[in-house]
Amino acid sequence: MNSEYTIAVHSLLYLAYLPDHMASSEEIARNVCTNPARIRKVMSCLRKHGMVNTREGVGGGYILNGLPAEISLGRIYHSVSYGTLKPNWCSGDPLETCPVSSHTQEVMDEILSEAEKHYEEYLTTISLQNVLEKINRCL
Amino acid sequence: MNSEYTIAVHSLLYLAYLPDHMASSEEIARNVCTNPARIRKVMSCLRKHGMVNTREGVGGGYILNGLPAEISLGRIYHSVSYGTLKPNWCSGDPLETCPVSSHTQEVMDEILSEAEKHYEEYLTTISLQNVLEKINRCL
DNA sequence: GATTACTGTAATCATATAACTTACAGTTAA
DNA sequence: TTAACTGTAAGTTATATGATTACAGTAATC
Repeated sequence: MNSEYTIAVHSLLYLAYLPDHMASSEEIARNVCTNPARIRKVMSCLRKHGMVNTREGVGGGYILNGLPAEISLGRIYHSVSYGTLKPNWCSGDPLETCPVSSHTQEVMDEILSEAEKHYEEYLTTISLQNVLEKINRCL
Repeated sequence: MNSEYTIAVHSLLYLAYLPDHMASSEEIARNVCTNPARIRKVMSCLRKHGMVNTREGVGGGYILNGLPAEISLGRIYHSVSYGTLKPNWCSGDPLETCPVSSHTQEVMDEILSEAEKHYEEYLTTISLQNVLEKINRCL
């Protein structure tokens, strides 16, 4: 899977953790251990899906849009990484006469999509708040 | 995800589809559209997990071990690709004082493992036989 | 209105991963 | 003894991923 999901969750957790729920891409990048451009790309996606608001210019940055208890890991997954679970290599050849060779890909695609839904559904049961609580239990 | 899973399922489907349930790595590779060495690697793994029997030497190859209705996609997944769902990139730094930076990785690992179990559980409800039936419905 | 500190986005480069190829030892049927 | 297989690993190439750099756009502040 794409690691952008990890980055998205981590960034949102960081915002949720901050008293004012606001930080710049550089500050988030330091916490996540990656570069600011990557953070901005992921946050831009999260903004489009309503999970953060952004402010450009001096004193700008990212701020959580909503309560940590109301943002689920499933929602984040769907916004950032939906469809990245399946392998991007294709087996078989659609032009072959053997039905296994020509149709396995198509059938497996459907099955793996359904499996991904179950994956996502589980993540929907966990909120950012829940994750913060788990983190606190580590201390 | 690792595409070896696709290859494993496809290969087993092919064996299940054949009247005598037996084929060489070269024959399977042609059907899957990859090279024989790769097939042998995956099949070797499936043998260790009891889903195929192999015969070396002249006239050898791979033969399905068990009925198509009794081999589930979940079992194949667990044998070949368990743990490959999560990203192999790590966010944060365990040595940081900020709990979000130092513990997100650990907490997310646990959550994603659980999510993977749900993914696998769904696949357990589908047998090779079921997949062959779906393929037939494509025709 | 100029400056500074931000985001948004894309292009390029480096590196890690995945897949292919080749090779060869071991095995077994004929 | 030979031919047709598997088992496995090493070397090579292709692709995907992540880092870096760059720069235009925006807004607060002086």
